[in-house]
Amino acid sequence: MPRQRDDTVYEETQATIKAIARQQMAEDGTAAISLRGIGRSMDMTAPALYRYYPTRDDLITALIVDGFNGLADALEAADAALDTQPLPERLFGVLVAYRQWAIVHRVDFQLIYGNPIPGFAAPREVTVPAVIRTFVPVVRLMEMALQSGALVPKPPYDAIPAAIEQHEQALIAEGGYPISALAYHLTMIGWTQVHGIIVLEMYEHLGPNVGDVDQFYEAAIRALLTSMGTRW
Amino acid sequence: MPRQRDDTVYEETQATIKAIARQQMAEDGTAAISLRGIGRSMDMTAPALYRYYPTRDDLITALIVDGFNGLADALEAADAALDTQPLPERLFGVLVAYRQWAIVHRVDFQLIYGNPIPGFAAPREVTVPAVIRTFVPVVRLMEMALQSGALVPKPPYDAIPAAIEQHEQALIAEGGYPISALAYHLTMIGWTQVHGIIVLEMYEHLGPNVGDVDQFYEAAIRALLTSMGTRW
DNA sequence: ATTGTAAAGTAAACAGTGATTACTCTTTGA
DNA sequence: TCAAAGAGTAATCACTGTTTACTTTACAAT
Repeated sequence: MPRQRDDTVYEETQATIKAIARQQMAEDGTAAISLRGIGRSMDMTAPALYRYYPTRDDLITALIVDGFNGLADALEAADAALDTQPLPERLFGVLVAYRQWAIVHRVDFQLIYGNPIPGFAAPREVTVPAVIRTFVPVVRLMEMALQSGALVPKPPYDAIPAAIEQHEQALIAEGGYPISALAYHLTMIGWTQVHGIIVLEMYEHLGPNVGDVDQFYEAAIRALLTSMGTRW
Repeated sequence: MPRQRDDTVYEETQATIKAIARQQMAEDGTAAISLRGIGRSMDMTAPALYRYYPTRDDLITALIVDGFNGLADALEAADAALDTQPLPERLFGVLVAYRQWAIVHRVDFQLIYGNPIPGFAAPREVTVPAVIRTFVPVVRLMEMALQSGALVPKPPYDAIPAAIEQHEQALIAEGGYPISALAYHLTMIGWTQVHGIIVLEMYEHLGPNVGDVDQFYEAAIRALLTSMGTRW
């Protein structure tokens, strides 16, 4: 609607709105995003915000996209920071960074991977590519480990059910990634394991059962990578 | 407050309220529980519901407790139904039942393991024991498998980090369960894996990536059990 | 310098929400 | 028979997202 003389102040206002929304979430949970509350915090009335986001769901969608990108950035940064390490440790380190980001950015993680709002669900055409970006660093390291012999797939992790391999292969071809189906598949398994621990931890279900979640996480991930055939 | 002459009609009304709340959730998601809406559906005004649940959060807590018990019941039923099967298949079958319940009772699962409402979190003193009940069947089968030799723990799944073993051992002693720390620990790992797949599937993140989630789940669980040392 | 136009913001209102209070029936046990 | 307690209601408070109609502000071109 706007976009004429001063684009930057418009975008700055959008950024301010998102920042305050994030702050509200951090204080009172993902569902606490309130347009009227945001308005109050920046000396504006609620309807004025509609000049910047046509609806509350659009604001939330914007926050979700930011969240995915933040996670992807963190993983890429961890990957880059560990580039002198041997491949298995690098892969492990990126997975540790994954959980680290989730814990530090608690509500963002809940927002992007949880059940943020009433009937609201972010449009898949925006989330699916965003999700893919978050495990590109992982799947790439996995592929490198496979090719370099740092990971020699060991039964039962040396095979993929036919129907799934076909689907994964199609996705890889579609995206044009230089990746084997096995690297992709092992990443999916690792991803689900990582995610399960983080989610249970986040909602206070895991801590009471294992005590030190840090140690549990690292042990579980190392065990999984080992059982896949990682040579440390 | 009540509890005098006619307890049963009081409890029936409570049950009706919960049933309608569940129906509302099923239609419009976990956050769609509205006291006024429930009232409308049963020809009552909203304030009248406060005779049965002092606050909306108490109603939700009751629904959560029901949810945990429903899941636990389903697992116990699956366990019982499979009692002629060999132990590994029985364990596998119970884990399949876990996901089955989650998919059939979508919103109940989201309610008990997710982030149901604004700042709301069910009191831990009620959820923790309920959670424990849900994995009693699993941990028992795990112990039986270990003792019978159907599961011979294989590295790296034959050891537990010291601090965690200590915590788990204390929990076991506290509850007085006839269970080894290893059985408990392997259950925790399996639980987190199961949970990760279900949660990602539930919010439409996994399906697009692997296609047939049924197959992915069964393959992943079989692979995990195998790598732990299961003899099928 | 003035004017016209579009962007930015506001006030008021609508239809909801959970929760509380004060009140009225209705049933029942002594 | 009648007081007491249970069950329910109407009215109200303080919120929410959203829409509409209106006003202010600021800039660009005449």
